[in-house]
Amino acid sequence: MRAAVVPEALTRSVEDYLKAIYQLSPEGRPASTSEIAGLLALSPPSVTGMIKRLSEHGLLEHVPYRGVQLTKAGRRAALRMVRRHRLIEAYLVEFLGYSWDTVHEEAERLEHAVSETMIERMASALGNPAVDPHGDPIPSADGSIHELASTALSDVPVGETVEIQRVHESQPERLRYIASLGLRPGVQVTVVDRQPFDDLVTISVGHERQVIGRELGHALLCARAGGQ
Amino acid sequence: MRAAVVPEALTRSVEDYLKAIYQLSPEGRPASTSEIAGLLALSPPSVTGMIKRLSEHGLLEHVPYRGVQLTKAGRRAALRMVRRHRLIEAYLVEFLGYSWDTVHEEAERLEHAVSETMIERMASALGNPAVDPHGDPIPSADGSIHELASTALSDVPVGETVEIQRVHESQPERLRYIASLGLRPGVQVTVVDRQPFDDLVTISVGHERQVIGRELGHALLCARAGGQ
DNA sequence: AGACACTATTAGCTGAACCTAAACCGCCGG
DNA sequence: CCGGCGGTTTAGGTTCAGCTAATAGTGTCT
Repeated sequence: MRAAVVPEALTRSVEDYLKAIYQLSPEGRPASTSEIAGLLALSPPSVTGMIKRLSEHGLLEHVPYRGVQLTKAGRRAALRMVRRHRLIEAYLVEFLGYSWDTVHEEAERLEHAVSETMIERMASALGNPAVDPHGDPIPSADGSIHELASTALSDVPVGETVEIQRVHESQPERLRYIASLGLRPGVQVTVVDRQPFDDLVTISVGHERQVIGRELGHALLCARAGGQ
Repeated sequence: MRAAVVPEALTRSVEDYLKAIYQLSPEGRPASTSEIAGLLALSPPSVTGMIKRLSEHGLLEHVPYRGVQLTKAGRRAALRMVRRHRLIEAYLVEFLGYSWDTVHEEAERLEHAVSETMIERMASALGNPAVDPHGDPIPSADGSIHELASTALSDVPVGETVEIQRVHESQPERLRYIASLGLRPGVQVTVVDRQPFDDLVTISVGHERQVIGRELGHALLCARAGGQ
C-alpha cells in the first residue's frame, strides 16, 4: 500500500510532469490536462497517457475530465525537483558566473542528472541558502517549503513602499528587461500611481519612474518594506 | 556530403556509444561488437542495431563481421564527450570535494546534461587544466588531444625509477585500493624486482614496498622520472 | 575439406514517450 | 431538455533503444 522503500528512479519525463503539476498549483488545487500540456509543450493526449501511468504508480490522484492532484509521494518527488532546480540556479549564479536570465535552461537539464550527494555539496558550498536568484524559496532536503505569502506588485496600494521578494519569470529576454529596470529581489519600490484599467501601476525605483503592465505586475511579488 | 552545419543533438545513448568506441581504441583500430557490448553492458544485438544507425548517420565506418571505426565526425563527437567527462571530473574534485574514486559515476551522467557554456566556464574556473584527476589528458575544445605515450608499470625494467602519469581505472573500490598504496599521478616509484610469471613486479613507493599484479601493473602508466 | 566454436547479425518483441485523428463528456444557452 | 462547443480521453501509430532466440559468417583444428 505504501511507496517502495527504495523509490525506483523516476524518468526525466516523470520528473518534469510532477514538477509542472506542482508549479501549476503549489497549494494542491487540481491541475487540468491542458494546463499541463501547455506548460510542458506537449499534446493533451500525451499528457492523458502519462497521467494514467502516474496515477497507477500512486503519484497522482486523477478524476477523469476533472484534473489531477499530487499525492503525498508525488508532492515529495516534485519538491525534490524544485529543490534541485533552485539550488542549481543559485550555484551557477554564485560560482560559474551565470546571470539570472540564463540560469533556468541550464538548471532544467542538470536537475535530472545530478546526484543527491552533489546537490547537498552545492547547497553547503552556498551556505544552505533559503532562496534562489529569483527569490523563490528553496525546499529543504526533507521536503518542507516556506511559501512566503507575498503580494503581486499590481495589488500594492498607491503610496506604499514595498520590497520585491520574488520575480516569477523564466524567459531570458523578459528577465533581462526586468533587470534593466533595476528590479530584482531585495530592491525597494514605491507605488506612485495606478490606472483604473489594465492593472497599470507607476512605481519609483531609486530616482527612476517606471510604468508596469499587468503581466509584469503579477510576476513581481512584494512584501511591505522592512517587514516580511 | 558533409555533416550538417548545425549538428543535430545526439542522444545520450549515441554519445555513450561513440565515447566507448573511442575508448576501446583511441588510435582508430576497429572495435568489435562484443567489446562495445561488454563496455556498455548491453547485448551484442543491441550494439549491432545501434551500429547500423550510426553508420547511416556517418559517425561510424562499419564492415560487417569485422568491426567499426569512428569517422572524422564520430571521432570529433567522441572527443567532445571525453573532454566533458574529464573536465567535469576535475571540477568536482577541485570545487565540490569529490575524491577520484567517486567522481566517475557523477561525471558519467553530467557529461550528457551540461551545456557547452558551462563546460567552458568550468574549464576556466580550473585554469584550463591539461589532465584530469586520474592523469588522463583533456582534449581541447577544438578536438585535439595529446596522448602521452607512456609505459605500463608492468613493462618498466628492474632498477628504473618512474613517475606515475595516469591511473587507468574507474571502479571505486579499486581506485581506493590504489590510493591506499600511495599510488596516484605524480608519484615516483622504483621497480625493485620482477617475477618471471604473471607480470608481478615489486616496487618501492616512498619507504614502502608493494607487489603489483598484472591488471594493476597495466592500469598504471608511467614515464621515466624527470623526463616525459 | 569438413566440422565446430565463436562472434555477429537478423528477426521479432517490449516499453517509454511522444504524435494525430476520432470519439466522448460536461456544461451552457436557447 | 437538447445541441453544440471546448476540453478530455481513446484508438492507433511512430521512433528510440533495449531484449531474446534463431540464423549466418569466420576461422581454426583435425
